[in-house]
Amino acid sequence: MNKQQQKTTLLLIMIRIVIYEDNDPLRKSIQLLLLTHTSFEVVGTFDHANDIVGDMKQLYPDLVILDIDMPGRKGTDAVRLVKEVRPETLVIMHTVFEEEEKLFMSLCAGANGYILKKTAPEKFLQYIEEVVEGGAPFSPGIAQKVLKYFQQPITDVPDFHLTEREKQILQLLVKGYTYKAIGGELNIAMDTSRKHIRHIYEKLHVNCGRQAVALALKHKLSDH
Amino acid sequence: MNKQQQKTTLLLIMIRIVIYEDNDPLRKSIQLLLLTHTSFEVVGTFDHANDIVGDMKQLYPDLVILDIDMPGRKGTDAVRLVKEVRPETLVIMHTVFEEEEKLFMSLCAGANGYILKKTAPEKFLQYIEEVVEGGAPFSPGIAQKVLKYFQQPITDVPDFHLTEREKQILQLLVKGYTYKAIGGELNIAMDTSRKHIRHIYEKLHVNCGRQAVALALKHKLSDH
DNA sequence: TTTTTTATACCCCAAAGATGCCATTGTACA
DNA sequence: TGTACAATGGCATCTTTGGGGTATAAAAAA
Repeated sequence: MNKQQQKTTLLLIMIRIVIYEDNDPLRKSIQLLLLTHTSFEVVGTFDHANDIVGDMKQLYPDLVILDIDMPGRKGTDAVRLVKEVRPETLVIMHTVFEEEEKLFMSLCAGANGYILKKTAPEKFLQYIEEVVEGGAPFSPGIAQKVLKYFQQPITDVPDFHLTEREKQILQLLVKGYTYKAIGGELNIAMDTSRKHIRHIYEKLHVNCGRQAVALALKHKLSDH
Repeated sequence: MNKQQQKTTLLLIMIRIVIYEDNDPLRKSIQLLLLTHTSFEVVGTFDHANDIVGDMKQLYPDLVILDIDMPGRKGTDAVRLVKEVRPETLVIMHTVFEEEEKLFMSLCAGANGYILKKTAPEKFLQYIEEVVEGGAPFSPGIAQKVLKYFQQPITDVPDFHLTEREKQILQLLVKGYTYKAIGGELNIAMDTSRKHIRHIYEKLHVNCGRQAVALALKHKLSDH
């Protein structure tokens, strides 16, 4: 048994864990690994998630370790179902692949952590502890992708050189104002609205209001 | 000296660290804590980040620990500057507060981790190791906020009962297609496009194309 | 100083859009 | 078997829009 760390931060009550993993040896390995921890109790293991709702209702675990690539029900759907049955249930995704799409689908579905299968056993236990303590453990490569998600917007901030007035009018266009209504709102003639809009279209390289609205929202040109 | 863990995963070369922290005793404590780790080398400590660009150029650290609430330059701006000088530099934000705004500003500016000051020393060292290994350590409360960010969108998904055909046409509207062009694209009469669009407007409760486009993008009705 | 940009305003006109009302076909559901 | 709805098409009408000009006053830049 590992003697690496004896956390005092963990709850004294047992953490009920259910494992979903279609690879038999791996599933048993995980189970054995978790048994080495005095606060963890594996209350169920499955090689598919086809009746995950029933499983949850019967076993009411505190934490679920979910292989994302299983035959039958998709892992990302499974998370959602677990969270619907009991939102407090912690769910850790477990996978070999670093696919961004599944990562973000899982996060949106309510996953609490995302761990790669290549993770070392002691690190794996550490991650489980972390999620129990309210954290959100991610394997390094995965964490990178999450960070990148936030840092992307920096790269593309095209400047269309719109004047303040033009931005203002673009905002009204987004709201569905007609040329006439824009004139009324800003106390200018309709022809002036038209003139401004013409300039906006030229600067955005579009030729109709719908494209302008789409571009405005895409690049957040109108702060709504 | 702590003997808790001797990771083999850490690089053998020294990690050059710079600390920004305006609280003198705390800054010294952090420095002492880092000294207990054989791979960490504190190459500079500052009580303000006013010349952080100069500091970076002179000390070229691998990792920066940045107090987010310092007098003078704001922590979120400081991250951006560090990343501009040398993007590979790892930056860990260090703060007492769990404010969401600063968290997301830091993430967008390029932070690699976000640690609360109430973190226990051994955990703190563990987090530093994690970021060096390519991870993204977050204190539990912070990690929650990041997860919540992804899980928010689930709450508001209004259903406008658009048919497949209508969604398809709405997508073309977003792209700026005219009624005629839509007809051409889908091999239907222009009057039929018109008819569908009329239904779309009714269902979305709008009365012009720009509003429809705005609503479509806002609720991601058209998967682009 | 002169030039450029910005905001304002007006004219014209053809094309596109919005909305009224109409009808036919096929499919799904009760 | 009838009702509801989706998808198709047509016609008429009036409004809105987009693009082409021209022009003026103020402000900003050269």
